[in-house]
Amino acid sequence: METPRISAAPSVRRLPSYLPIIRNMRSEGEEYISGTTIAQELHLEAIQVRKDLAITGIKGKPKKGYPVELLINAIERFLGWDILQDAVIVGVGNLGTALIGYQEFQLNGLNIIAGFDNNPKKIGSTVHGIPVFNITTMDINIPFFGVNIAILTVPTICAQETADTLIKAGISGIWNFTNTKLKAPSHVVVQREDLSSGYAMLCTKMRSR
Amino acid sequence: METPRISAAPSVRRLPSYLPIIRNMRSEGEEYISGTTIAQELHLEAIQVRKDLAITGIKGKPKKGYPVELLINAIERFLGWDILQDAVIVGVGNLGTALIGYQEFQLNGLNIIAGFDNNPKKIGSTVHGIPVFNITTMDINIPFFGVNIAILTVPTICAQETADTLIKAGISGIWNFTNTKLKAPSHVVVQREDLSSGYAMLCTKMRSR
DNA sequence: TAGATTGTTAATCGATTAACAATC
DNA sequence: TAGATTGTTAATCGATTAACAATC
Repeated sequence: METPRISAAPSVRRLPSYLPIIRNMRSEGEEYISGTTIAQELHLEAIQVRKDLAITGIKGKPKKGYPVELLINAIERFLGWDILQDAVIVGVGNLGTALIGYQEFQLNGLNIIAGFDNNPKKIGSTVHGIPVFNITTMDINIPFFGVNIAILTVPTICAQETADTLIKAGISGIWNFTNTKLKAPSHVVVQREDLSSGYAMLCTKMRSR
Repeated sequence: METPRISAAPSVRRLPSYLPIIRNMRSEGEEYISGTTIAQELHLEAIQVRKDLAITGIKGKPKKGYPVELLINAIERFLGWDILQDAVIVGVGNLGTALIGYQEFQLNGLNIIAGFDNNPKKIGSTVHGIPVFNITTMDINIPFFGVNIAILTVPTICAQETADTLIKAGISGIWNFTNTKLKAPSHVVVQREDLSSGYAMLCTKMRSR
């Protein structure tokens, strides 16, 4: 197998949607799953599924398909979901609270260990069993926890300021749920989650019917 | 201007991120904004911004840029955000509650008027000022409200079943926050919002540093 | 006027799709 | 064996980027 190039974004984005289907197949005791089967389930082309799976390094068997157990491992390893990653949530408002309570993240190897907020009522409490700390303690607590992923769910106004603090505290990956384009040094990865772009897609698709 | 073809998805997805910048320009009293300015703000190429704006039908002035007021109108009209759209939230759990409380939606012309849930403790209460109804009343209440957008935030297990009920009740657009590929007739638009694909991007980008 | 910026047309790039030999 | 499925190589498609004339 040739070493996969800088991974194609569309493929990386599709891979997570394959996992539940394959896991489901495993729980039914199947040993193999074909690209065709996955494609049908998601209304994709089989060739696209095969190409996507190829970047994980998995090898299928003609006629049978891909070995379920190895395929799950390959996808998880490729995405870095085989090792549980600790993360903190910064901003324990509506969205932050929702994300803390989002069960599925555990399946993606994402483990939220703490929240930070500036609301005195929240500081010292727990949300879905996760402790909430004063946001002013991030500079000390983040290095202490040894965490390097932060989920940013603060109000837009303080997004950049908070990100700066996170980066100084040693965070190297920010999952940004604010609608702010964050400025960050090149060693820090910022992934922006933009709800309005999804809604824009819905609206334009609805109009073209 | 030639009629824009079936709108290019990447452009549609980027357009919403231009709006806050342009609105900001307006609030500063500027009359024109150049594609260059927007591009710098978002770390994009100016030519890409110009191409994206072109699909809205806006015309710019060489040397000056685009007229701020008309540009905002053009983008909003193109996305269908100039007219307030009513929507309901189905599943008032953590995520549903968070989305009801998400202020920004008003700026996108999205107006959440009601929630539905099966939890007796929630039925009859209000969440962020929005009334929550029994999920079994959707078949009656949705036609009554005359709403045709539903935001689906129920647990994965009942996603398809709930979607079927929504469609029967006359919903024509579903913003699907469950990680289920919904089966729907062709006149219904389903837009899936997949958090795990964003997290996959973050993880693979972090590893490649 | 000079020069920044637009909008158009062409070139490049990357992703998707097609074709098909290999194989279990 | 026959045929379903993989993986590779090539073709197509669409999006991004480049080049540049038009223009205010």
